[in-house]
Amino acid sequence: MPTFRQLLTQKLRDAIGKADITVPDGITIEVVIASDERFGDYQSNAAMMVAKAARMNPRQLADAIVTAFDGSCFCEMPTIAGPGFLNFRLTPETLAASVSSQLADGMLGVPSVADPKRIVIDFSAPNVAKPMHVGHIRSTFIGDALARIARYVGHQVITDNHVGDWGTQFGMILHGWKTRLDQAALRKDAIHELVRVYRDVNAATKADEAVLETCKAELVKLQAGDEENLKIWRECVQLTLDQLHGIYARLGVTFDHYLGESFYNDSLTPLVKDLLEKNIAVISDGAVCVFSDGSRKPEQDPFLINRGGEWVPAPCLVRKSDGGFLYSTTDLATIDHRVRQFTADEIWYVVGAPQQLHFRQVFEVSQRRGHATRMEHIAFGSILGPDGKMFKTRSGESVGLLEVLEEAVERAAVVVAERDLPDNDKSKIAEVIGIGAVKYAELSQHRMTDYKFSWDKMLSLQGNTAPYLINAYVRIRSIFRKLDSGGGCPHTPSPSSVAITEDAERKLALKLSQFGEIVHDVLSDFRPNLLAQYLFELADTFHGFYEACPVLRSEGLTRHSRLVLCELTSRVLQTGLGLLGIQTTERM
RNA sequence: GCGCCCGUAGCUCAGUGGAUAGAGCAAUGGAUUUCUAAUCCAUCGGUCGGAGGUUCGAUCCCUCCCGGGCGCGCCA
Repeated sequence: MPTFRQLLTQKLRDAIGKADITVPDGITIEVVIASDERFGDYQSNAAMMVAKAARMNPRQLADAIVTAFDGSCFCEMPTIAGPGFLNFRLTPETLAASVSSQLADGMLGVPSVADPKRIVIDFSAPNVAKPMHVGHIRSTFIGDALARIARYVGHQVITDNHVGDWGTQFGMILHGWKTRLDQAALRKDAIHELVRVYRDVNAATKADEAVLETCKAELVKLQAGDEENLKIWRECVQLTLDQLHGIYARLGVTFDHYLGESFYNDSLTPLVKDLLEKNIAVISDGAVCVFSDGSRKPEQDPFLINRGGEWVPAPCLVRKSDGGFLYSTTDLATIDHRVRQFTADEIWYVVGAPQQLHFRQVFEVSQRRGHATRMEHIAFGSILGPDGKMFKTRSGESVGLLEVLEEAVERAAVVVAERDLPDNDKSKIAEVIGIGAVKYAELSQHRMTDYKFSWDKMLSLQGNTAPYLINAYVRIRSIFRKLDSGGGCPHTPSPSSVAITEDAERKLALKLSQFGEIVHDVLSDFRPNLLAQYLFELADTFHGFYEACPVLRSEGLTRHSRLVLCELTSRVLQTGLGLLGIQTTERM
């Protein structure tokens, strides 16, 4: 089912062809949603664009386009405004038919992609022996939402949680495990105890150089395959994963794979060997490095940085001079696996913006190794502490993710408690509302924006929030409950013969039809906030309709049409929120 | 120093070549015999950090400046 934007764009291109207008190179003829509803439903600045390039009169050009335009009853004759805007307005019949077919369509009017891709999405990536904190919110929620949306439009998505289960921090954990672990505390809350041990040892290393040496020795033993240390390490990983699974279950986030860093341990040596053999990497100061190949301008070269006015090498290190491997090495091995074993067409990394340089380097090294896979770093800004600076996760100065969820559910429960709802449902409803509020707070924001963590903002239940959207859904379901209570089977209006007469109906029908456009816009620039904004506007438009157009008190075709609009709105809301990973509830 | 990101209403944020820059919160005033008031309507609120430039048209693109965040060889 094509969207109105697609249909109008096609009609406009046809008209331009028919009018014998040549479109200069570099200009794309497009139709977009009208910036102001007074101008129409859709608009295009094609005439002005073409006129500018061809040095013609834009209004004359617009006239010629309108003359050649064949709307065939589905929209009214385009109008010309201002310096040459083309404004399009759909007929009520078109909107009515659109509502019917959208309701009958299993995809709710969202076109499937023409060329489905196999996409690996890497997100969340918590560390073993560390609690998830607010910093993980962005990667986890954005990644999950993008995975859901990509799947919905027909891509084959593989989600992979690249857990930080291997690294230098294990030296301290191993030493701490052996010397200062509290077994009872470990059974009670494993991650909490592991963090305590880690911090304890970390402090000890600062005071005593010898402790640091011991930790390093433990790490070397682990890396060399020492049985005792491996056993402890495995237990740490398992304990952490057990707790993570609980959190993900609560969040409704799932992964197809949990291929942590350790999964690639055996691939690192051959990988570095291969890089050296192919002369992609060279040894420098004892370390194995990849340098610039000089194919780019210095400003755009990820392997160069400027120091005091001179461009000096900023190599990507893949093996330390002591033989140890690095972050980049594992990431390169991970790409190999995703390309070869998963046969990925694309790999998306939902990782914070500070790592942009790292990914530019890793992607380029992969390309030099011959991988043609499209790789995208879907960066996002930082969640800042009250001082406006990044939370220091190393020292653990952050807010725990679990704490946020619990506070959110608690606040929702306070409101739910005051309501006339079945007691059995109350905790479930508070859970849906609370978790939904946290997710929406994140997803409704542009991903690149840095923001200060604020309990009140993250947990607000009023205004542009998940509860607002869920409330619109609940109101609709309430209408159908009332309708059904008359007896008989639950009512689902048939999509047939809809009539759009009132302005509020028209606005709602138009807004509903744009669901299919927005979902694709999200993926074109990896921006779930566009969908969040759309859903907010849809709920807002619905509320206008709800105030202006009584449903159950109307009759005949009007009543039927309004029921169809309600049913479709509730489905779009439920599906749209679902694409953001947010659940709905029947009552609240 | 160089690179990346950011600066929009009192606060938090959308909008990124188009028409009179929008929303939420806060403030003020209204709306419930009526399908859930976690709602709706109205009012108040802006030199889009500053200065130049390109353009018929700039919050958006280019240059410079100011302010903030992050990154920049053996951590991840």
